Order: sequence, then C-alpha cells, then structure tokens
Amino acid sequence: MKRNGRPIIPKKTIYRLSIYLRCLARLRENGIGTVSSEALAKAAGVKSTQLRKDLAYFGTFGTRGLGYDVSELSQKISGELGTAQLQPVVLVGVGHLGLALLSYRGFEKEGFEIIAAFDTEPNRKREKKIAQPILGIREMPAFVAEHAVKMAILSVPVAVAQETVNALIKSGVMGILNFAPIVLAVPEDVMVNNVNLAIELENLSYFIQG
Amino acid sequence: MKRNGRPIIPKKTIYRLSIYLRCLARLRENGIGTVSSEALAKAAGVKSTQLRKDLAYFGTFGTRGLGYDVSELSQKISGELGTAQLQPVVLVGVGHLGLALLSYRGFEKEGFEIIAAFDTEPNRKREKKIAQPILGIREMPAFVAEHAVKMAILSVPVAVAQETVNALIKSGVMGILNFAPIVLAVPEDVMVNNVNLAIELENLSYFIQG
DNA sequence: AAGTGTTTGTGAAATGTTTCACAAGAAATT
DNA sequence: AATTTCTTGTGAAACATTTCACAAACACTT
Repeated sequence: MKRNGRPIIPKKTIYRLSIYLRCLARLRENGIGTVSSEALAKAAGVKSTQLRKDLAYFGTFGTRGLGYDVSELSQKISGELGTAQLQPVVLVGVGHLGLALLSYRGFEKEGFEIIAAFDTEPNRKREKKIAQPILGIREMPAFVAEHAVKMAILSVPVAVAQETVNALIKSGVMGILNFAPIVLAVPEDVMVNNVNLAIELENLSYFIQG
Repeated sequence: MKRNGRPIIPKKTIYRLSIYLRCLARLRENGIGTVSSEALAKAAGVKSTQLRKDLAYFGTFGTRGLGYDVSELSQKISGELGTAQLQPVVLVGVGHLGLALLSYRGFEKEGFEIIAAFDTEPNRKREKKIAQPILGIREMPAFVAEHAVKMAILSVPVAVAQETVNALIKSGVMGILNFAPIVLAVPEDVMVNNVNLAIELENLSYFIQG
C-alpha cells in the first residue's frame, strides 16, 4: 500500500528497524562487515523472513548468497528512520523521573539531544547536578518555537499533563514521549508514545501466572 | 481459542485491560458508579467495540441499556490481571535510572512493591536517599529465592545485562522489565518486557516526518 | 566455466486483530 | 403493559501482520 508516493510502513516494522540498527551497530563495533538475515534476525530476536519483509518495505539491499553489508544497511535504515542528523528535544517536568532522564546518556548516541528542561519550580534544589538548563515553564513556548523543537519528553504529574501537552502542541511540538499515566487527547497529526511502567509490570504479572 | 481451560487472551488486550483499569480508577475517584462502553472507551482512547471484545474474552459484566458497574468491572479486571494482591519486585542496577525508579511512587498504587535493590557497588555514595535497602549483587540469589520474588526490574549496563538475567532466572525470577538496550536470551517460560527510550524517540521521529 | 551451496526477495497462505452490523436484553417512558 | 430508547455481546467481514515456500541471484569451489 502507498500514500503520497511513499510506501506505508507498519508501526511495528518501524519499531523493529530501530532494533536492527542497534544490532548492526554492535556488529560493526566487533568489526563484522557482512551479515545474513538469519544471523541478524537471531540477534534481534525475530524470524529471518520477518527481517527481510521489514527491509523490503523500503528497498532491497542484500546480496543473494552473501547477505547484507553491515555499514550500508545501517545507513539505509538510519536514513529511513530520519535519525541521520541530531534532533533537539525538550523535557518538561523535572521530578525524580525527569531528573534521571536528563542524566541518561543513551539519547545522544542515538541522535537525540535534550537541549533544555522546564519545570514550574526551576530553582527548587535538586540532589543531582545536570548539564542542561532548567527553565521556568513560562519560558517554554518561546524557547520551543525559537529552537524549532519538534519532540518533547513529558514527565509531569498527571494533573497537569493535558494542559502541558496543549501548550507544547501550540508551540509546534509534533511528537511526545509521555510518561504520565493518562491518555492524552491530541490532534491527529501529533503523535504520542506512552511509556507506562506500572502497565509493563502488570503485563508481566499476568503472563507469568500462566 | 483455549489452552488448559483458560481462554487465550491476546497480549494487546491484556495491555488495554491495564489502561481500562486506570480509567475506571479515575471514574471511581470522581464518584461515578456506572459507565457505558462508549464512555470508557473514549477515556481509554479506543473504540467501544474493541473494549467490549476485550472484556468478552473473560466474561460478560455489563447490563444492556445501562452499562458497567465501575467497582465491579474494576474488580473483575484486577482479578484477571492478577494484581489483586501486592507483588514483590526487586531492582538490579542502581545507576541514574535505577535510582529514579526506586524513588518512583507509582508502582505501589498499582500493586507492586520494590522490596530491595542490588548493585555491584551497594555502598557507593548516591545523591539521593531512598527507602529500600541496596544490597550487593552477590546477595541477590539467596534474597530472591527466600522471598519468592517472581519479577525483576533490570537497569544494569548492557555489558552485564545477559549474565545478570541468567542469575535472576536461576534464582526463580519469571518476569523481567528490561531497560538495557539489548535483546535478552531467556527460556520460553520467562517473559521479558523491554523499555527502550531511545527507540521510542526514534519511533516518534519517524512518524512526525511523514 | 560449470556445478554446488547459500541467501535474498516475494507472492501466497496462515494467522491474528479490529471493525462492522445487528439481534437480544434491560431500563426508561408513555 | 406496551413502546421506545439505549447499550451490550457477538458472529461475520474486513483488515493487518506473520510465516511459508520457493524461484532467482549471487558467491564459492572444483
């Protein structure tokens, strides 16, 4: 299926592309130049046919009888995901979790940089020193607009989550990584990814009962 | 479809049951005693037919023409998910993220209690005081076995993630909430839920370009 | 250069999930 | 008590995703 020229790639496939990218990175670190769909799929925890189907959505990069060139495939997936260039991100809500996320060094490696954080009490004393500036929530709209920030991490209390999202969207944010345990109402063209740790635990709890 | 007497409920349905449970909790807080599938579905961000199908997997609880009793439905879903009683959980890896998770007060409300944390350097000075004991990683096997812990949160560095999981499983852990950006190899009867923040951001990044 | 062995790419089949359409049941109204 | 209104529960249809099966393409060996 296609829409405006580009094929429509399933959400799940996009998710797996990210996983493949990480596996490829590790292969490259180990100096491995070529990999078969079988081997890469195993590393990613999927079936090899699924890996090939996933790649087929946006091109054909392999060599039959040999496999895929690790560097080339990395680049192609990176390009498709749009993580080739560094993306600015803001974080809103600097509580326990927000502070931990600001300290987390895993984003930069993947092409994202938290350039600022916002909180209702930016000067409240925190037990940890961090590199990014913490600004008042009132400064958020201007900052986001000025720096053309398109993505935000939301770690505010549930009570203010919806109003915070409204403000972010008004300022131009299109994608939100939401840690507040609430279903946010957003326009169709805005995307929300929810991370709810309690739900993940509940999920585990169910399936290990059998 | 059924297996050993119980119907097989899709993973996605289980996930949504957790969401319904949260929506119901909020309704109850607001003193609302009855809710229609239409209203609850809207609050949960799904279609009403889907909500009814989800519930139909394990029973029929509604009253036609009226809707569902909020308290009763909460109990039924809780019972199905197995979150009726408090579940002990351990956390392994007390770095930035682990520390934040230990401070997170959202688990208890949902029926989970982090009863202890483990780290290779339990006495390393940390900038935050927390309630749970931090023990050496060597004490983990005995502790987990003794307290019959079935679930663990894994926030260790990638390099030691697999060996840590092996040890946890050996001690009797059946469910793992994994924050390490790596695909863990586990036996069939052990369940892993991965939380990978970089992937979530990458995902957003892709869809807001479209 | 021919033959053998691998591995990709892809229609088709199988499986899984969501949505539709509507009968059936209960409440509310007249 | 009959009628209308509302809402559930569910088989069937539509849609989406995964897996299968195998031809095509290339590498490697002899």
